[in-house]
Amino acid sequence: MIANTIMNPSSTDVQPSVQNNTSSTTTALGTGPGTGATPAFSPLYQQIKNLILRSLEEGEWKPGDVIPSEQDLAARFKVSQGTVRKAIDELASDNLVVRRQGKGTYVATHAERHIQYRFLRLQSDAGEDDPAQRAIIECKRQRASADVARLLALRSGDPVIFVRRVLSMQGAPTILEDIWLPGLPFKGLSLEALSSDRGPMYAFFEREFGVRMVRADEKIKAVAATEDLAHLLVTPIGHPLLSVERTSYTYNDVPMELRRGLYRTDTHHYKNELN
Amino acid sequence: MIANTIMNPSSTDVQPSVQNNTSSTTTALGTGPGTGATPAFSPLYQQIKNLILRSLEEGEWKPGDVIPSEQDLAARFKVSQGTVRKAIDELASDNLVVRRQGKGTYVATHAERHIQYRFLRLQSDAGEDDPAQRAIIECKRQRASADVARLLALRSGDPVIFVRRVLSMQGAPTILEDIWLPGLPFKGLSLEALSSDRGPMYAFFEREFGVRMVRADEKIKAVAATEDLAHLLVTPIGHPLLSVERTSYTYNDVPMELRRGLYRTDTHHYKNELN
DNA sequence: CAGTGGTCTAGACCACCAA
DNA sequence: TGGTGGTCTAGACCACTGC
Repeated sequence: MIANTIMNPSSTDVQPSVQNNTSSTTTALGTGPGTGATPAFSPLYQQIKNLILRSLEEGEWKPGDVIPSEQDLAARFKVSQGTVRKAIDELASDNLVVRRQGKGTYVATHAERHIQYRFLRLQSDAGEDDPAQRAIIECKRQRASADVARLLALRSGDPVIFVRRVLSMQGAPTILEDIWLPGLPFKGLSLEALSSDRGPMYAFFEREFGVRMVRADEKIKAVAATEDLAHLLVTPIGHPLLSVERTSYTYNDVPMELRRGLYRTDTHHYKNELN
Repeated sequence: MIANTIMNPSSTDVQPSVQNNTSSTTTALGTGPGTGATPAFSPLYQQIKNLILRSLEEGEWKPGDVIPSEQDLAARFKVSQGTVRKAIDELASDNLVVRRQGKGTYVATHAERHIQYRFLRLQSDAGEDDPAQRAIIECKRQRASADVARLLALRSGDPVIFVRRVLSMQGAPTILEDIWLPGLPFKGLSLEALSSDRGPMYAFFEREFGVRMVRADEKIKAVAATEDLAHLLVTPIGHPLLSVERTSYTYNDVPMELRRGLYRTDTHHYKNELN
């Protein structure tokens, strides 16, 4: 072991760019006083993780891109490769990046086969499904109601875009989805663009609006089909349906979508794995 | 397991106890030809993980126990501490063990506050719940139907134990659960024992039968209340209910419980987080 | 205080991939 | 062949816990 830069350099070596949690002065980059980002101080690899996260947010690397190698990042942040590795490990376990041996580390995207439909948990009782057919019913500008505004972190009356679509599985209408999107980041979204797109809607959002959904919360209930719903899903009035209210978030827990799904569950089920 | 059956005690100590993936002869333990366990060869830390897993299965350390320190395990398996650490890291992320700085690594248990009710996703729409009140309705021996047998990896007609209980939240009956358990491991389970127990049922199973549930799959549907259900849950006939079919597994993906829950979701919802 | 897990480093070798 | 991530080791120091 030679010339250990960080800990005790031979003499008064310069301060490393990223600060450790020890008794030295509090002058880490990116988390210094004023930014109010991370609370107090965190391990080096956490700081590195946050720095990489910021680059992802700011679009320095876009979905599908390779990010710099561990060696490069280590040089850039002046830490060891092992520390960068641990930071990237956490990003990978958060599904924000994907590692590929021999090739590099890639920014995760909903356009990937493996990640595609990551958020759609409805499965056929039988076995595998063909991809669903989609029909956009409606796409229009609205003013946010109090509920929608609260969940999207907007103010009541702020512009939102409303989308209604029906997904059919094995030819039968199975899912009705009402979607609310904040007007600003999705400015220009049209029924035509939505309809003509193939592939997952979230991949479309990445490509066209630079909005990447990172995680989501769902609240699930059983409800009875109203007359409208029964008509759209070709089911008797009063038929039990699964109601799935989803809030989707980009980086930094910023809500970017509100979605209410109504699922027919006579031939399908919502699959969940508990760990 | 006595006296570390693991590898060579200390006589012909040349070979490391666990084999690496390199050009040496292929004589790793636990993955040798014939066991058919892990396919071909895996990294050292995976082998260590499997060895620790086996000790957990065999009850060398019981839920709530401390397992040996990383240093001790490293010595026992004749690998570096870093390799043991990586093995334990994976076990911790699988929720099989819990690390506590300064104290040690503990076998996870459903009796822990933090892990308690890990599998119960039903929440009040308002906010936090008081713990549910429980009433065991029924507990009897049965013969497994074809369906139950298949899901529990038994044969039709094998003995199973059937339990029915109702959970009330804020005083209102909210959950009806039918539970099927394999007869052999749960031999002697009685309504009295179940009723007199406080605390999570899964903690009771650990303590009384040495059966630890490690993960579970759920299939969720919306159904209409039948007359029986309506009576038990004090709800109109035909009222939509959430049906949650759960299969719970111990170590090694062995199914150990089948549970069908029916949830009232007028005041509560099933919460799920998508990553 | 001693012992535990947590962080950080440095360097070696491997498996995989693309050119 | 060179570059990437994957594994493994060894050693240092830290923060936390309990005696």
